[in-house]
Amino acid sequence: MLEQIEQPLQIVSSWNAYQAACPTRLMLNRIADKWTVLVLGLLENETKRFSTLQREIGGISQKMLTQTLRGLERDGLIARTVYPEVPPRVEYKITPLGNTLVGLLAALRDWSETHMDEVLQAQRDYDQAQQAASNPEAASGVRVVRF
Amino acid sequence: MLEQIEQPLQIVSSWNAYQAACPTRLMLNRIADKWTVLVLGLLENETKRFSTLQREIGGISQKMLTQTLRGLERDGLIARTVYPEVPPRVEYKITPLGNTLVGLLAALRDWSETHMDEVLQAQRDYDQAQQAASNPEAASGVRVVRF
DNA sequence: CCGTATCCTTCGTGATACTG
DNA sequence: CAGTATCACGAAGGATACGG
Repeated sequence: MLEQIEQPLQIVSSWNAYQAACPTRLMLNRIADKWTVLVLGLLENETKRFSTLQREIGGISQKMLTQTLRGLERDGLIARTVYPEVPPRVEYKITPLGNTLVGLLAALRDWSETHMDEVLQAQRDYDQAQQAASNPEAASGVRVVRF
Repeated sequence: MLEQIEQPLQIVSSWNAYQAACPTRLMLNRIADKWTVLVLGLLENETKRFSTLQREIGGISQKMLTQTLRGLERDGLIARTVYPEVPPRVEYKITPLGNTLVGLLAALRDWSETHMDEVLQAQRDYDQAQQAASNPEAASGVRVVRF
């Protein structure tokens, strides 16, 4: 049952994303893609159709959705099934490999949504500090005291 | 001690990354940036200098490192300290907010490094299937049987 | 040493139109 | 319905040179 497939003399390589040429860099690129995060999130629990995905992801173009789905399929993270009907129906579902990743991406999405306020505040502070630095007392005669 | 700072009548907004205009989209963009993942990873445990970061991240240009660091600083994820010495010394360290994120990013890096082999294999399979589909029996007289 | 400024090339992205 | 093809544009990214 679990008979091992003969391995073609594999070099046991330990990947390292800090190496410029490491393929994990490409992987990070895909994982880190905003559309990837959103698409995999929707497929986490259920199989979905192309049009459904496009409807549920605000602002994604047909081209980018196709491109993202193709990439994910190629990487083995999702599976694409075509039903030979008229009109055609195509369904996408997550693979076991994809399932090992989807939790991490959900965590990223959650982090973004949870900490968005803090980040927005930090941005305001930063921009204000920049403004003050380049324009010491321009805005008004009021001295801004930070503490 | 834990006296609350007066909140400016904040609307309790629940962010949703599936909305096109949601700021969390921007957050995902930054988080999901390959350089962000690598930079924050290096700053997880220790304060580092600009030149050290550049040396440790293979293939990053000065421009992109600067850009990434600025963005992270603006988002409140890292802090930048300039020591008024000659020659100048600048150190970057992670903030408490950044600390809440760095674990997730480490998990992403780990996932990439752990599952790289499976992904590469999936890519080979996909490419081969594509090749076979577009070129049914061209490569040789041998019929390829998949199962 | 730590940047900023500039140029230049490449890539991603959206809009549009067309096909099985 | 679910794509593919093409074009056109701006942003991303690298290389180089210069500045505090």
